[in-house]
Amino acid sequence: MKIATYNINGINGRLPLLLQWLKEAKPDVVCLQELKAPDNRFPLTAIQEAGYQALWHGQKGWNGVAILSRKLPIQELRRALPGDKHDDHSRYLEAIVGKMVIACIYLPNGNPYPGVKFDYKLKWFRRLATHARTLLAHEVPVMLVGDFNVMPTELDVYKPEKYFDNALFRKEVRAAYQRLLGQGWTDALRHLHPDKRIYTFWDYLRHAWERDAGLRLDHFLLNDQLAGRLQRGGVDKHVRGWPKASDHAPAWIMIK
DNA sequence: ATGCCCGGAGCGTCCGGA
Repeated sequence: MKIATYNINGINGRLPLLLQWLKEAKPDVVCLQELKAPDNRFPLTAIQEAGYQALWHGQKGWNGVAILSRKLPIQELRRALPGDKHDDHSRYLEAIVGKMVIACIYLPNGNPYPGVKFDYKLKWFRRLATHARTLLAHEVPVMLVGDFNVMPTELDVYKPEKYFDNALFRKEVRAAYQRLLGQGWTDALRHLHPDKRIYTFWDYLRHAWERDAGLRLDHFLLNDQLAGRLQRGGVDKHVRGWPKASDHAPAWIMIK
């Protein structure tokens, strides 16, 4: 089974490109982030015509997450991360897909550092860690998938020294990510490719794509039951080079 | 220190992104 994650950066502006990639990559399940569309502007008909069911949680203007599935039914578990009933950002969607629990995640960016946005990011991370623990306790196959807005190590940044005070790479954020892994999650792409430079994002600014000035921000965290079934994984890097591309590229893993 | 590029909202020019 092929599972992918893609920060689409505007699902309506990017719809032809998304459909092209779905046709080419044929993922069984897809987690999307940054729909940038309210619920009533989700392009369900086009997605269905491409052969997918969908569950989504949108928001006007920004954020928004979705889970697509070709064959396996999607059963919603929750559409908000517990722990702050005043948090109205659409950044979390959790569902049973087949026999797995999949959490689609769009973790806050947190820039600029320092500031209230950075504090919100750390708080969101703490809420995620608390909830992730309860997911592990269920002893079913679980994966946390999406745009974590964290480069976990220096290997995940084209030029680490430029990012030490950036909210994507601040030591507090990397520590939060490592603490999460320490609960018993496997970073699938890093596990498969321990020494490889893997990027999933190239900024629109300063010709980042042409310079290969990339960041690894999009991750698959697998519990032990799924880690043992991991076969392959990668990034559909060429999609970042398509006209009108998102600044992220799709990433994927294969589970047996 | 700033702009560099984008989508969205909505119609001039911000905001948010990373």
